[in-house]
Amino acid sequence: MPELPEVETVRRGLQDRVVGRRIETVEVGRERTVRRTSPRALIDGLTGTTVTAVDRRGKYLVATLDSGDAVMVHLRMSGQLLLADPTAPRPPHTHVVMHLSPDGDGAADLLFVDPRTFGEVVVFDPDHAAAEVPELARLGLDPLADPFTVADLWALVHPRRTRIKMLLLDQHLIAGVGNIYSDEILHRARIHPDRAADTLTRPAVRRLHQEILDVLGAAVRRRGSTLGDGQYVDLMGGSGSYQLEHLVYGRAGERCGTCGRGIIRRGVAGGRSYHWCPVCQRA
DNA sequence: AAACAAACCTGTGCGC
DNA sequence: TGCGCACAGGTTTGTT
Repeated sequence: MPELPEVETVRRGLQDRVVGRRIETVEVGRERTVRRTSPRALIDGLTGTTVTAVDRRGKYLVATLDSGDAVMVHLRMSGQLLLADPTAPRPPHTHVVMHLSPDGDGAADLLFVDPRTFGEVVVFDPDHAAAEVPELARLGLDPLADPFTVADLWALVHPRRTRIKMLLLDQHLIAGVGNIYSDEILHRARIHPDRAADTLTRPAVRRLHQEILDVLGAAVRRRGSTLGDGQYVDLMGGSGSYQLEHLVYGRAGERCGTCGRGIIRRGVAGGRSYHWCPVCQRA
């Protein structure tokens, strides 16, 4: 579900509403959510600590605690972090509850909700990050959080024969782009998703670079994309609106709004569906 | 190196 | 109404 813009929106919510607050009590309702360690490890690692910072790398959230530990949260397909009234009924599939110290608006619970249970929450020691959360070290460049130049993109694209759609989804190369945004980026850059990466011209890579930054930037300003199922919401339960800007994702069979002539097509690669306009995006 | 399938789960929407 | 199937924003692992 959530890609870079959605995770960044959640991060900003945590920065505004959770940094500086103490985690007073912790409940774990589903062991699978803390499968890397254990319910005990999460409870002991969080209880009594104060969140001092929240960072994002690709689709990973990493919060720093005043204990010296850190917390990694990955929402995967269906995870949500929600700030909730402690007296309100908890949503179905609430797997972790962190009761926070009061701020100006009183006490609150930070909930980790995740129907499909692919998501994960883990406390780790930053000094042993390479051993405890090795995937963080394997992430590629984050287009918004890191310097990310056309030369950087060229260096990733030029030596690879894989289809450009698959390259954009590879978190070891570029961190944060997922299925929705890769479709939108390629459409706006006028590049066919099946195009072999090493056949892209320098002007095409320049357009691709520009659209990676523009699409992700615009989507962050729109607070992400909330699709029809309403699964993605921000910390306060609010929807994003970038879905209103989608030009191809989820629009198979519709006339292309960019050229007014093509009919959006749908393909499957690596088990994921992708969408493009055969007129705007030539093979 | 690249492509694919399967695995991890639950929910929803669709055709019949 | 109910059943069965396809499909969903992610990532890892193992096989061709």
